[in-house]
Amino acid sequence: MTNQAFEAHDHRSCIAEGVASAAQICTERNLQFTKTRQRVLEILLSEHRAMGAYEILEQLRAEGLGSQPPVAYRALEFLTKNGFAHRIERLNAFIACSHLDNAHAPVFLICRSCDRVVEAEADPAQGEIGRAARQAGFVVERAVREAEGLCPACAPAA
Amino acid sequence: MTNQAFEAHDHRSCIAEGVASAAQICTERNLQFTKTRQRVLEILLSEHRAMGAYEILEQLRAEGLGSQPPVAYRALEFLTKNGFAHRIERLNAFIACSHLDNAHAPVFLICRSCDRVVEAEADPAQGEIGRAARQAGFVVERAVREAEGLCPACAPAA
DNA sequence: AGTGCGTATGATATAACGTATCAACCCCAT
DNA sequence: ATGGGGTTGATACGTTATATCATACGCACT
Repeated sequence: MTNQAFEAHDHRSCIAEGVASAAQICTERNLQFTKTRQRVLEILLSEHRAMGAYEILEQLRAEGLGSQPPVAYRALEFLTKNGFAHRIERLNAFIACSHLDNAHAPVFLICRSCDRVVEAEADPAQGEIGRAARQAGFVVERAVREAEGLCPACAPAA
Repeated sequence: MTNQAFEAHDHRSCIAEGVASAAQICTERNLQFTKTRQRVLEILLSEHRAMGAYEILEQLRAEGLGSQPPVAYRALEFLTKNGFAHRIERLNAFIACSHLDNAHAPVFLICRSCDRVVEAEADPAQGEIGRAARQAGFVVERAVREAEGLCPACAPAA
């Protein structure tokens, strides 16, 4: 990751590429990339930020794709389970994966000022969680690593 | 931390020591360790597990210490802000701090089978979050590091 | 074609978590 | 004594998440 990660960019290609990659992976793994699931991923990709489930649901509702909470939560469960999106625990919100290509061990940097979230990848076995787990004889299935603070753009102002 | 961390133990002393330490720290820092705050800490210490705010509230209510959500949330805010308790983001729950003595950079190991939570301490600047943040020019104010998986007691059964 | 199975959807209800707001109170320092 | 900061009481509301039951659809097997 570079400083660019927090900077504005044209991400029309993010959406197209993200959906295409996801579609391909679903084909390879025999997963059903249904309309609602695809649309939720598109929404996450196009907003390019962490979104609450109900915020996503509003868009689905406006498009006639379902209006009840389980609709959004089911799609999000599918997307997160398969690595197409991630849940940000700190925000109770979701964001499209920005590293669809690699293995998944995301670290999130959450700016409390502009609300942007950047995803980095880092092997959890190498870090403090891995060390603590080994010492305790604990088997890690999922590692949550989220930092809250100020991004390069917002830090100077503060 | 050792393997003992996940094992049963008599923790009557945890409660007494925890409350005493907290009381002393409050005195030193001119913080008001009010009845409700102390009681919430005691509840967390005696249950020795992650508890939801409403679960704590039930106990307070039973004891006539307040019955509305803000009562619990205010006490929990005080306790977490001052390091006497921690919020487990993954669980939307709270747990008493088990390292009142040291500086605070907790890592939590959450067993999905028995629901026990163990707190370890590790400098965040050294790990993956620190590295990712430095690369991105991000200023970390709070780091969430939580691992979900199986504790030594539950792993063999699975 | 008919049956059974797994997966996905639709729909309703409710649980669980969290906060805004305003008034009252209390201590204590000026 | 009084004014201000912190604490409490109380009401209401907003947000996030899941349980449950019913229905539909694709697909494999006979």
